[in-house]
Amino acid sequence: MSPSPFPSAASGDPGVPSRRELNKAATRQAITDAAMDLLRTRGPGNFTVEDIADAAGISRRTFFNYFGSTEAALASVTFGFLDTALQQFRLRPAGEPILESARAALVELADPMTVAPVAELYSLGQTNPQLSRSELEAWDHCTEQIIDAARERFALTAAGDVDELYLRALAGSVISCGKAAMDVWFARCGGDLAPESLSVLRQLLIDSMGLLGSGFASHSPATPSPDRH
Amino acid sequence: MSPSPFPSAASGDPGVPSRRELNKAATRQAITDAAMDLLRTRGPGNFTVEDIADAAGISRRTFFNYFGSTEAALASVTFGFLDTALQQFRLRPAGEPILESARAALVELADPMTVAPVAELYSLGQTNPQLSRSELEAWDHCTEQIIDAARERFALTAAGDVDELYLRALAGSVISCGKAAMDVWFARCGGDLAPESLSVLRQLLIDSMGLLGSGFASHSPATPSPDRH
DNA sequence: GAAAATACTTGCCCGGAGTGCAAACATGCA
DNA sequence: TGCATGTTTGCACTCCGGGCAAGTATTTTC
Repeated sequence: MSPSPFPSAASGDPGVPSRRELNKAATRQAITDAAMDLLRTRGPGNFTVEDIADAAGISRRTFFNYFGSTEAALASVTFGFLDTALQQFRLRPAGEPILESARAALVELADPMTVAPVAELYSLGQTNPQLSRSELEAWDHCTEQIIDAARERFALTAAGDVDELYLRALAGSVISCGKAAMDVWFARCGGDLAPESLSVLRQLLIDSMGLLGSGFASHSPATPSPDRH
Repeated sequence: MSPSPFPSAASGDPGVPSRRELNKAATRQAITDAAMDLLRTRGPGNFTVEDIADAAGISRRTFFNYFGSTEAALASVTFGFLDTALQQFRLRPAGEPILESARAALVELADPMTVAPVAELYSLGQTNPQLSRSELEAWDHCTEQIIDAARERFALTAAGDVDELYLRALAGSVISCGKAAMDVWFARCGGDLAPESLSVLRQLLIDSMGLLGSGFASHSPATPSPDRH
């Protein structure tokens, strides 16, 4: 493992990242890196937890101290991705229309650094049931968090109780539309990370929010969104 | 197992349900029944595949000929439920606004016979990660099928290519709203199957479709839908 | 700075999941 | 009746996931 031999507390991090915390973070990262690497080289389903542990330089048992399964290790990538979106959402002003906040948060995702690992996972997961199952879980988890975030926001501006149906239906729909946009993007661009491809993704995300905001008004959906490139 | 000793081809079924087919269907049913029963009596996670096999009167190995896991066996219940909705959707006239079709299909679900097994699963699944994960899969599978159904429908009325983003975003949102309605219903009524409770569910489903159709227009969601009962 | 308290890693071991295989058994068809 | 085809079952094997206790690293206390 060889954790970096710095004396602790170098950068301007608040909260004193102790040696233990640094080690844990490093191990965690080593695991997901090893897992992603094996995924790339051997393909989904063709390696075991022991393989990951060996590649990460830890024991099989230790792997399970960090993640409950191979999929969980890989899903942490998607989790990070969706948490990014969530943070963006929380940063939006409370007065803003909520769909506009969602649109802004989603568009932030169409960034090379952010989307790259997920694009990889996504394309590999397309062919693999085990994998896509845990992807689903990550999206669902994100939905729950959006519900919480939206509930908090509304609690600020509204007096009485918040309508749970509104919250849950809205959050679920936003996530579904985000997912739809990514699905179409993959079908169209195959996870390509070139600028033109990312701009397609961005536009798809915007379009999907537009559809949602208009109540899917267009009854003749035979007009594909213009592929600018 | 003791399959029923009828000579085959009794009822007015088309397609000649052979003895083999009948046996398989019976075994399948016996498995899900046994699984649901164990779920009720022992709670989620407190029984093994072997337990189910014993209760169903088959070998452990045979269980795996039918389902890949305990969760898959239980999920087949949810699958049946969602397939009902899908059939309803396919029966709607092609000219009808698609959200109206979705609304009609979902409302059909608020029927005691249909919703009972799912209500049970749902409430048990609330506390169980393993279970809710496979529920997610079932909903997702249904989304895919709605996409197909909607694509077919649009292919009839529209000339050119169908907008995949529209399809996927719409189908995903409809399912999300249906899920949201069920979540709220469970939170409110705890899966109660009494007529008043079901009418609440029906209204929630209608309301959620209304929200979707209006683009979640109301920016002050502090107005809970009226609980008529 | 040494010793005690605490956190993390590891090996050992166990029960359960899931699957390939081949023998036994049931059903369908001629 | 007898052969072809499909289904069930036991067996053996790998992998998962986690409890436990001994060993190692880090932090705290004096």
